[in-house]
Amino acid sequence: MPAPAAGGVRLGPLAHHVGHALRRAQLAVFTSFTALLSQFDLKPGELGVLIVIDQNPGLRAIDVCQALGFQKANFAPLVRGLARRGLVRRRSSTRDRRAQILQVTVAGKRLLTRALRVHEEHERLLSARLGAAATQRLIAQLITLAQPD
Amino acid sequence: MPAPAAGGVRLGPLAHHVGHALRRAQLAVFTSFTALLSQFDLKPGELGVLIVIDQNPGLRAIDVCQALGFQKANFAPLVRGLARRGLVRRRSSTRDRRAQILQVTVAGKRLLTRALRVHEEHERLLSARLGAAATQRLIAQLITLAQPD
DNA sequence: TATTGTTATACTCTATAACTATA
DNA sequence: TATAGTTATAGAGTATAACAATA
Repeated sequence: MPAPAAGGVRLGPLAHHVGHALRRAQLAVFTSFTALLSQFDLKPGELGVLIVIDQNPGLRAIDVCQALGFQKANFAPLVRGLARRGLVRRRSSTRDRRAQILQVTVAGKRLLTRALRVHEEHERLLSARLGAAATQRLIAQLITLAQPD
Repeated sequence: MPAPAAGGVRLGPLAHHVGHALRRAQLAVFTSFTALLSQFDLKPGELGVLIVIDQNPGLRAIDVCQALGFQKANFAPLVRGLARRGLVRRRSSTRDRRAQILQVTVAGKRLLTRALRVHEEHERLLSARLGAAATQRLIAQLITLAQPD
């Protein structure tokens, strides 16, 4: 069986490999999603952080990092930006004064509501291309691959 | 139905979204693959370029870019590095002296053979976690998502 | 005028290490 | 000693614009 071609170019073993397909899909999906989110001056990572804090009010910064797979070093400037824009509030925990307790502000919730509408619509478009059931299977498979080893 | 939790943290809508799952899977797969490839002093993108040139001897640089989704500006330093290491040969096309004809050298083929063995083994491990048939379906879905709009 | 390849440059995402203040 | 958060920094990956040589 000859290797499938892309625009006349043979990809050889690359054509059957998960890693390559993942890269191409991730780039395409994030490019369109980032463009959509730019109307709110939000990046995908920032929206993710807003969602998780909103779903878990009073969560510590390090827990948000762990849930989203962020390094804490990269989380600090991100959440500082959100705080500066008045979208999240940070305060020290009274029980452990090292920890930062995070909350989405009223303004943050307002922006989040609007951004989530766009997010959902984007996901609907993706899902429509694969079918609802296949999309759910895809997500489950991706989560499996995301597990360490 | 409550939103699924990850380590006690509710991800809310993120849990059902393709974009987030793609990001997590891509990061995990590329991290382990990059580590494996480092024994050959190759990055995933460099291996991809070697594979495509090997599969299509005499291809022009711009065709490799298009096949792999590279910007030509980013391709230039990558292929220059491969040429400097004696893994690929570049020569001007006699028909169109603007174009660069690319070929994998003997040393390049030798390295490619070794790297492909590791590549295949990595893919086998991924595939084993999902099952062969499911993996093929996954790749097909990812290619669908990678299409523009 | 358009195309191939190069250079310069910038932005995002991710990573490590060293620091602080607490515990 | 260990942990939560910060800062500084570096490395990939990707993007645009301007340019030279050629078509």
